[in-house]
Amino acid sequence: MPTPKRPTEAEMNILGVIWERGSATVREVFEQLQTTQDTGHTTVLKLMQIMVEKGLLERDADVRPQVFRATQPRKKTQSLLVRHLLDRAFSGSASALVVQALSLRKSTPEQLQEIRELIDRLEDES
Amino acid sequence: MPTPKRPTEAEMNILGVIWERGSATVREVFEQLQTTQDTGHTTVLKLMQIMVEKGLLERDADVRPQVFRATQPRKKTQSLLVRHLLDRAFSGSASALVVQALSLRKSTPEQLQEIRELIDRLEDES
DNA sequence: TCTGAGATACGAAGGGTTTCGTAAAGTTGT
DNA sequence: ACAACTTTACGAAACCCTTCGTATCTCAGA
Repeated sequence: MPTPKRPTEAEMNILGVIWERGSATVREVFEQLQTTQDTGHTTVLKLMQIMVEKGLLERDADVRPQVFRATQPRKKTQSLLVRHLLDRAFSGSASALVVQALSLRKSTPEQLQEIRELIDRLEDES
Repeated sequence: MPTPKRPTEAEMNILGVIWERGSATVREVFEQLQTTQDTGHTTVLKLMQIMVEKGLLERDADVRPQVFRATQPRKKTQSLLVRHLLDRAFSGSASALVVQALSLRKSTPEQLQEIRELIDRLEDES
């Protein structure tokens, strides 16, 4: 089975919960989402069923309620989305995106340090 | 008129051309897009008309052919999209996005230097 | 002024996402 | 075994995006 396409918006919300917990039932996802948005229980279920068909989730149907897990690691999906945004809005310039992101949200000194080290490593490579 | 919502995918393609040129007619946009994708002339026109309704573009209807301009600067739209991606896929963590972006695409030494300086400035602020 | 080419408007179809009502299936406690 | 409750399946509606056919409008050149 090939790598699935980019998840949609509603799908990302669900994946967010599942990645955070490792795995989850429909009810667990539903209740967590409830705190932020306002979607019905069957809506969440239907979405998750579709996501299984698309290959974004897999489920253990032996247990009841069924337990869902993500087929793709979070990082892989993130990189899919970043690449897409890069092409769509930044003409492929990673540094332009980085500048935007850093200016937008404050990062902790530890995070800034981590980025600095990454840059060091990247410079060493070339 | 409030700030327009996030542009869609096809809309971003059009905006890309317009931002690059400053302004453009439908034909100009159409011909430029033609080099990458394969959309009809009326399709581009319709999209651009919708974008005017949405407040993404404005047009000079006195001239013929009409000339379109973006109402929003490129950076503003970029930051809209970055913020959205941040919330949707990175739980708001800008540094996680930055790490992804930098690992994904090679940047020139100059760009890396620019980022380094930005980090310096951010650290001074806190 | 007439005509042909290009420009613009409009409506509707096609496809995908998101929503939910309703019904069927499964589970638990009595 | 039954009733009450939870979980799952399914279909269809509503919505948005994208596409394009067709009709109308505009304008420059003959």
